[in-house]
Amino acid sequence: MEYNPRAIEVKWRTWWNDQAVYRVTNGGSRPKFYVLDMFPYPSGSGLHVGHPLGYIASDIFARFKRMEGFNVLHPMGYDAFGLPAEQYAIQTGIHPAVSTAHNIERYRAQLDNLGFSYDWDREVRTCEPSYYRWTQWIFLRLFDHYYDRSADTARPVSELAAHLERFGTDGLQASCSETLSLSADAWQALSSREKDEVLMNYRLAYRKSTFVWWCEELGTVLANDEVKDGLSERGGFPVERKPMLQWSLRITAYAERLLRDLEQVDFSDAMKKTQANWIGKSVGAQLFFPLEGHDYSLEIFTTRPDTIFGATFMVLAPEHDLVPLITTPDQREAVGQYLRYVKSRSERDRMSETKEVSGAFTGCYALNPFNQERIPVWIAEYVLKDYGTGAIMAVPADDERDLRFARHFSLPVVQIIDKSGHPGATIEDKVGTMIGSDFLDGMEVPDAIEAVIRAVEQKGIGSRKVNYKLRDAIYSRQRYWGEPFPILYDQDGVAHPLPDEELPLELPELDDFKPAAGAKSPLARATEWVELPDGYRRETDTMPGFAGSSWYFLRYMDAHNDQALAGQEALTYWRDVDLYVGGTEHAVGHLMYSRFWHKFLYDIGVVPTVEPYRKLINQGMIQGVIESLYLRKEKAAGKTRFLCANIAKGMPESDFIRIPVLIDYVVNYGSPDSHLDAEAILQFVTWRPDYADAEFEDAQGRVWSPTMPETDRPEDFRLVTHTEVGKMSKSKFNVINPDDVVERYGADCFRMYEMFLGPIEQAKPWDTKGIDGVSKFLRKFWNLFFDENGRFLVNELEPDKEEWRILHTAIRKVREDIERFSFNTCVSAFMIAVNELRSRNCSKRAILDPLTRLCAPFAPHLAEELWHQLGHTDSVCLAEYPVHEAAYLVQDTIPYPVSINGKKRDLVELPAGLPKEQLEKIALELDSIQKWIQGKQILKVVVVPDRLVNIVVKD
RNA sequence: GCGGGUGUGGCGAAAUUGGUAGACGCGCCAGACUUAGGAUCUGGUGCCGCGAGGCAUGGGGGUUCGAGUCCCUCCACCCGCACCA
Repeated sequence: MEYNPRAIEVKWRTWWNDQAVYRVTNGGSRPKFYVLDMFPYPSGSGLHVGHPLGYIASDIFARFKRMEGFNVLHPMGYDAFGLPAEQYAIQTGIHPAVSTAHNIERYRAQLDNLGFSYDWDREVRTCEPSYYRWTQWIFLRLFDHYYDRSADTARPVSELAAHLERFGTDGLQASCSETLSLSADAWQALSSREKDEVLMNYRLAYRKSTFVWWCEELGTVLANDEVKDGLSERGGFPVERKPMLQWSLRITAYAERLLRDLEQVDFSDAMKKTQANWIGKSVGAQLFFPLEGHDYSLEIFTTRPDTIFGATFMVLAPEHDLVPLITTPDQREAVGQYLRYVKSRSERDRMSETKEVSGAFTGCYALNPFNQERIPVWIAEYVLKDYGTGAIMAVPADDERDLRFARHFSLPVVQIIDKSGHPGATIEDKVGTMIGSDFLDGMEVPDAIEAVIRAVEQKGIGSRKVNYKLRDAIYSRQRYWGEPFPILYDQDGVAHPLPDEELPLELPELDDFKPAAGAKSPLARATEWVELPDGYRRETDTMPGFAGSSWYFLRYMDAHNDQALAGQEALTYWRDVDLYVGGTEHAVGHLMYSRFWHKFLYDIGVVPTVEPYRKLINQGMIQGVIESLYLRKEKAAGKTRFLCANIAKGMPESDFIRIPVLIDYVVNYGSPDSHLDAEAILQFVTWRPDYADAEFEDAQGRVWSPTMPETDRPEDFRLVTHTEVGKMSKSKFNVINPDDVVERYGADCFRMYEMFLGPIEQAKPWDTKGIDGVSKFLRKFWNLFFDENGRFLVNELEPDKEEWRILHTAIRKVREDIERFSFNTCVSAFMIAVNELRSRNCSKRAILDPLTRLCAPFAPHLAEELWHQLGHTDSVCLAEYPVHEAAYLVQDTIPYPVSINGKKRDLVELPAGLPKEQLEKIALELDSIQKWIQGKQILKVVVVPDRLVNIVVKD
C-alpha cells in the first residue's frame, strides 16, 4: 500500500468531524489549557503560506497538551469588521457583510485543509450582532466608569458624581482630560448639561474634540498605531492632524499598570521593550512659569528640572491653546506666517525633516519662577502638541534640540552643569556638578533634580510628575463596517447610553457605502435610523477595528451565551490564555488594547485575571522571493527596445523600470544566478503581452526578440533578474497558496515542512525546494508499516536494546523540544528515529505504536491512519502522549574525544562510568596520543568523566 | 539618533548548563537498479592540502585546560520607534 496523503487526509478529517474529537466542554476533572491564535482578518486574497505558520505551531502545542491529558481550548474565529471590505463595497457595491461572509468561507476551507484541531462550535465573528452586542456592552461599561487613581481601579461614574456633589473636586484623584477645580457648590450649581461635560472629562470612554489623524482618502480618523510614517497603515494614504469631536478610550489611565504588569507575563524581551517604549514612561516635574502681562501661567513638563537656571527661552507647540492669547501685536504677523507654514506641511514632511530648525517668537515673556528672570516664549514645530503639556522650558546648554534652536535664532546659552568630572559624557547624560544655579550649585545632577522638585513643591510652583508617551485611543471611525455606538444624543447634544436591554444596536441596511458629507460616516445617511421620533439622534460613527478584537478570546470560553459576554462559570474555569501565538505587528495595537480592556474588565469584576495572556509566541514572517527585471526603454529603429540592467553587476537602479516577474518563469530563482532564459522570456511575454513585440538587449549588448526568427536569436540569451526577499503580496507575484502545496504533498507534509524551515520566531523566505525531504520522511515512516506490496509489516517481536534506545531518544527529544517551541528540531528527531529503525528493518509494534502517538501532533492524519492500522478504534488525538524511560537511554560505552591543548586528536569508545585516573591512563597510552606527547612536558590532564579528556602539554 | 534582533558549509539550519562545530534536510558528486527518471537505494560531501596536517562559527582582542556559547571592541544586515522635553 502506498502512502496517499490526499485519500487519508480527507477520510480522517471527516471522521474527526463526525466523532467531534475536538469538541471541548467547560469544566471536568482534567486541568485546563487555553491555546489561542490571533484570529485573522478574512481578506479577499485568502491565506498564503505565511499565515498558517503560527496556526500550525499552536495546533501542535494544543494537540500535545490534549494528549498529555489537558482539557484544551483551541478555538478560531474571524476579525470580520474592517476597512478593506468597506473599500471593496464602495468600489463594487457589494455589501461588506456579503463579501466578508464569502471570504470567511474561503478562509475556512483553507484552514480545514490543514487539519487544525479547532473546536468550530465556538467560532466567533466580530461582525455578528450576537457578538458585537457585547462589544457595545463593554463600551457602555467604559462609558459608565472613571479611573480612581487613589484606589488604582475603575469605579462607576455615579460614585464620581456623588463625590462631586459632596466635595467638588476636592480630594478627587481621577484620570481626566483636563485638571478641573470645582467646589461642591459650584458643581451643584451646574446645569445638567454642564454636569455632563464635567463627567465626560473623567469617563473611560469619552467624547472630546481632539487633534486626530484624519485620512481624507479613507474618509476616517485613525488611531496612533494605524499611522505609519505619516501614511495610513491600510492603503498608505496621506494623513493630517485635525481637531475633531471624537470618542476616545482613556487607556492612559492604565498606563502604569500596563507597564508594571509586563513583569508577570511571558512575552519576549523585544515585545516587552516595544510595549514599554510605546507607553514611554518618564519621570520629572510639572512647572508653572508666570507669563508677563497675563494672569495665567505656562505649564511645562520636564525630566530635568535641575536645569531651570539654564532655561533661556520657552517653546510652545504651534497648536498650543495659549499661542493666540499671548502673541503680541508686533509679532502677530510673524507668528501667523509661521502657523501657515506649519499647516502647509504634511505630516510626512514634518517627520522626514526633523533636523531643520524653524520657529517664531510670540513677543511674550515668561518669568523664571525662581529668579523672575525674563524668558522669551517661542513657538516651534519640534515641540509636540500632545506630549506633556505641549510646552517646554528650553535649556540649550543641556539639550541637543534646544541648542540647535538657540544657535539658529542666536538665543543665549547658559552653562549650568560642569561635566569636567565625567569625560565622554554627552550633552544629555544626567551627570555633572551644578554651577550658576543659585541654591543648586555644587550638587550632583541626580541630587539637584530631587532638590529642585522639593523646592518647587514647597513654593507651590509645580510638582513631581510622571508622564507617558501613550495617548488615549481615538475610538470613532467615520465608517459603515464597524460596531455602531450604543449612544443617543439629546437636543443639547448630551450623550446618553442605550439601555443594555436594547443591545445589540444593529447596523442599518445601506446600499451606498461612501463616506457622507462633512467627514461623516455613511450611517449619517440612514436618517430613519439616526433620527428618533422623540428628537434623540444616534451616534453615526462606528467603532474601530480593535474594538472587537480586544476581548474575543473571552467569547470563545462561552461563545453562545446570550446573557453575558461569557458566563462567570466559564470565565473562572478558563481564566486566561495559556499560550497566545501571533505576529509582532500587533505589539502596540491589539495587544495593548486587549490588555487594557482586560484590566478594566478585571476592575469591574467580570474577569478573574489581571492579564489576558500568560505566554506569547511571535511567529516570524514567511517572506516571498521577489524576482524583478530592471528594464530601460531605448529607442531603436521604430521598435521599442529594452535594455536589461544587471543590478547585481552594479548598474544604476534609477532610470530603470522594475517589473516583478512570476517566480515560476525564473530559472534558478532565489539565487544570484536567477534569470530568464529564452523559453522563460517567451512565457513572460505571453503573460505580459505588452512586451510581446519588444526587443531585449542584454548586458553584452546582444539583442533578442520574441518576434525575430528563431535562427536569428543569439544563443544562451538571458535576462538577468534581481532577487529580493520581502512580504508576500499579490503585486509582487510571489504569493504561495498553501492549498497548492497541500494538493501536491498533503497537509501533514505541509505542516511538518513549515515547522522544519527553522525556528518559529525567525523570519524566513518560503522555499519549496526542501519539502521533498519531509515528503520522503513521511513515506519512509509509512514504509515501516507496509511493504511495497501493501503487506502489513507490524509484528509483535520484542524490541532489542538499541531499538528501545532509538524510540526513547526520540520521545525525550520531541517532548523537550515541543515545550521550548523548537519544532524544527522535533522534525529532525523524527527523521533520525525513522532512518535508524529503517536501517534495522524494525517494524515492531512496541516501537511503532508509541512513535505514531509521538508524531500525531505534527502529522495528525498520517498518525490517525497508522493508529487505526495498528488496530486501535479510538482517535490517536486523544491517546496518551509517550513518556520516555531513562533506563533505555543509559549508554554502556561513551565516545571520548581525546584532545591535546584543546584540539581533538582521537576518539575512543570506552565503557561508561570509568574513574578519572583510569581514563587519564588510557588516554595517555593511546598510540595516536603518544605520537603527540612524545618528548613534551605534560602540564595537566583535564578529565571530565563521561565527556572528554584534554591533555595540556608545554609546546 | 534611540531601542531590539541577527551574523555558523553552496542553501535552510543544529549544537538546551563553556566540553567531539556543522545534527537533520536541501543541493551537489560517485555508484546501483533501470528503456527512461524530477522515482528508489548505497556511499561521499566545511575549506585548503597528494599527504602528514593546517584553517574554520562577521573582523580584532581577552578570560579559560577548552569559547559558536562568557567579557571588551569594531563591522554588516534586518526589524521597531523616531524632534517624547
